[in-house]
Amino acid sequence: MTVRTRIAPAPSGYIHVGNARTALYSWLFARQQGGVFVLRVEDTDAKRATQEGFEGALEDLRWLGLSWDEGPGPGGEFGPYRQSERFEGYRAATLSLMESGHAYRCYCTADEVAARRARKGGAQGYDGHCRKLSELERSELQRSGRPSAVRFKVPDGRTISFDDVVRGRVETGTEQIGDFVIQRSDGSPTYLLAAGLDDLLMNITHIIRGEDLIPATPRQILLREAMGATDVPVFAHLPLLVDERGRPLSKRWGDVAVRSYRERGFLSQAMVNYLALLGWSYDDRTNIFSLEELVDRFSLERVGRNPAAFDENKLEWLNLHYIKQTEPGELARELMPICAAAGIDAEVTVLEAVAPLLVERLRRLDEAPPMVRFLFQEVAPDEKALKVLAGQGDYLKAVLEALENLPEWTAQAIEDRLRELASERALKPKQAFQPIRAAVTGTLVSPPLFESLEILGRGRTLQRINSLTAGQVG
RNA sequence: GGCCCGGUAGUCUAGUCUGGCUUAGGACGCCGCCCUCUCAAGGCGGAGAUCACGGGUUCGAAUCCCGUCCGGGCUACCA
Repeated sequence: MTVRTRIAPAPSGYIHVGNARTALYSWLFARQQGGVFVLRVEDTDAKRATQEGFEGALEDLRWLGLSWDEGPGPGGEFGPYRQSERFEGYRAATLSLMESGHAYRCYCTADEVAARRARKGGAQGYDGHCRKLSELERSELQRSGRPSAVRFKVPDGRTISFDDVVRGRVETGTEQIGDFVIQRSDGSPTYLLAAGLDDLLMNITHIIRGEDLIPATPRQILLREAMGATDVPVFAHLPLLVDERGRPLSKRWGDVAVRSYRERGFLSQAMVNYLALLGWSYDDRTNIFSLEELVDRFSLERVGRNPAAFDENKLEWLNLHYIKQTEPGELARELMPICAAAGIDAEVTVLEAVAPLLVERLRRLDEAPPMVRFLFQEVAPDEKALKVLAGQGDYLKAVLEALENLPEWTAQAIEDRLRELASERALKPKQAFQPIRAAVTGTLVSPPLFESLEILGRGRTLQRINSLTAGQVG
């Protein structure tokens, strides 16, 4: 039987890193097993689902490189893949569940159930009120036009167990599960029904999801049984992701969205590599994995059981690694929108020229704008630069002269000439070059000086130095 | 409260099933030195873990058993 896994995001916003990791593991497993990866959108909660959320989620998945074989876009024989388009099926399933005696209408309102729970001293679950209704009471309530939800009839005295690939055997007694709602009084299906039915109908063989869904698993198994399934899928519950303070990441949103990392200049390879390592390891030393290597080496058995804290430091380190491997042309293209966001109207060819200088000093792409700004805009020396420039008028004039007559404008020629000048004046390299850097880039931190000057061009370099010797620095 | 899951350095983890190979290994971060036109990168070195705690089993336990504590999840007509 071919392996089929799925990722089932709720489109209430961009994908956050927890979902991204679940998606990655599901994708890796499917690819490795030569299986099928399904994307299903769980938008049964109309209040939370939005079209932007839907499109944003797909875009984030694509960016990560997690292509789906079935789902919105490619389609597939088990569609539609948006739960909002499958309501008829859920309704029919609910109906047949009622006919077979596995479910019943419940006329209690949420408030009534809560009130009865409170009266019983904070009891949980459903007390079975409507399960015990007589035929007469039932038809009267039905005739009264009172809205009704549908609850699943949880059998008594059974133990539901399953073997979780990452956690081992998990058992739950049915006395701990109250009759749960499968269809809301407005006719929409709940997660339990929708996800359970879809997993069944879409032949999902391996359900990989967060450990917050462990308690939902016995209910899903019961539901499958009632719907006539004879097999149980393999379950793998991933440990939760927490932030640096140990708080669950799922409680936070925007700032932990994949999209926001992307906007801050993280490469998708770094994100994928990092996510893979968050909760899984190959051995005791390997850190760098391409997607292909992950497909080859990933295994659910080696997923850890303890919650993992998202550490941006390590993500940045991986990012640096992948930035170093990025071709100049590609890096330049990646940098264009980031420069634009920083108010720099950059030229891609110029960025391509500086890319080799940038590549070893960027942990995030958004660190680039301050380093390249001087190439595209006139710059006024910042406070620290002014300090270095103080009293350098005479020296800068000498620099100007030296550079004016250079036969060729290359980094090598510039360096040779400036070093010559420095030794003539008995200046240490740092003393000699920092003022020039300050004059040309307006700052004390920039890409390597000589290469930077070459890219800036002779005209602009001389003009910037000249404008400073003209007065301000004395 | 009940049920469930987890607990190796600041962080991710290896080792736990099949006790000795571990003076607990690697990586990020941190500190120092080297390199150096700045910032990085790179090289070398270092600090950092009573393996949550307490008992027990054993010649020997991070690894097996029991108890405790701490953290988290679920307990919805959210997913």
